Amino acid sequence: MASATATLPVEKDAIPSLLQQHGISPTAQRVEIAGILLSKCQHLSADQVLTRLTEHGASVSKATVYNTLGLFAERGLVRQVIVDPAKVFYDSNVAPHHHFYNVDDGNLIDVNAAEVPIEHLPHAPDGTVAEAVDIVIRVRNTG
Amino acid sequence: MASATATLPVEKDAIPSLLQQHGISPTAQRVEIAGILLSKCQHLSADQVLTRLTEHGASVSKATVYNTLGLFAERGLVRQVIVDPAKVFYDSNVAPHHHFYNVDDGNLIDVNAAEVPIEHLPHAPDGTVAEAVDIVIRVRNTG
DNA sequence: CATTTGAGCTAGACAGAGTCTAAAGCCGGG
DNA sequence: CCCGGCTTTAGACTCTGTCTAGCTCAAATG
Ligand SMILES: [Mn+2]
Ligand SMILES: [Mn+2]
Ligand SMILES: [Zn+2]
Ligand SMILES: [Zn+2]
Repeated sequence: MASATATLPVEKDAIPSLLQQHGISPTAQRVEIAGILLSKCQHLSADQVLTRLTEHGASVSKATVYNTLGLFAERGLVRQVIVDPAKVFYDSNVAPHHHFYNVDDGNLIDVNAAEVPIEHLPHAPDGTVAEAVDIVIRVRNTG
Repeated sequence: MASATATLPVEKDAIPSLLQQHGISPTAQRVEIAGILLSKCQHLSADQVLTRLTEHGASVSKATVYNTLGLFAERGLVRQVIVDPAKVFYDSNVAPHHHFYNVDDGNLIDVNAAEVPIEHLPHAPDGTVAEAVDIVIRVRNTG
């Protein structure tokens, strides 16, 4: 089901088939939401997606935005980034990478995974398997 | 001001002076809260701290629990762990370490920093300095 | 001893993110 | 055309966390 990720930005026309490749029926709302989030490499909260939808003249309900982003994350089309206690960010970049998080201004910047070489991971606790390794480098403005 | 951390668990009698070593006036409520959180190596949410206070017969308001945990974190007495989009965990272990986070049951387990050797960190973006590196290994139950 | 002052505590209102529910819409197959 | 399931929706609701405004209490002052 799950396919390789298209390179960003994903063209409008390519979105329905991209959704289908991830086992997601391409409804009008889902295509709109994917169109916004996958339009470039970025990190958006659900609320930011909702705002941009409204700006684009697309009227999608809050429940659908939350449901859809959750579905996209579950199917590996986008990735959740948990760095801010107040909200989840949805990341259009699903390639392996990490983040700088500026605690002063909330800015989130990608770091290629190759730039943070980890020699080896500790064994996951019994009865569990590692699913992902998230590295967050918290930075602060100088001065 | 900020002193080395006492080894866990911190004895009841040692708490007031520990708070003072971190520049915190040891009020009755603060001593109670520290007594609960520092009683062992653990990760508790603000709400869990509040519940345990009530169980112990200590009556501390919600506002004070939130304010106090925030103050403790700011002064380096405890550490915030952001892995769950729903709530912040307060970690009584302030030694350098990382976490396994079980996404199925919410369980949080410490990993000694030495067990996750990182060769080198990428440079922080211009105008910023790295303050902390948080590594979260998300695990899932097998079967 | 009486008064002032200020840090800290508190109840409860408030805010923001996210979830849930119940009803309505849509759409494809029979 | 009708049915049945999937999807969307408005709005109520929950939960974590913040804020406000008044109160407490102890130390400092006179
Ligand atoms: Mn939430
Ligand atoms: Mn919150
Ligand atoms: Zn990213
Ligand atoms: Zn820990």
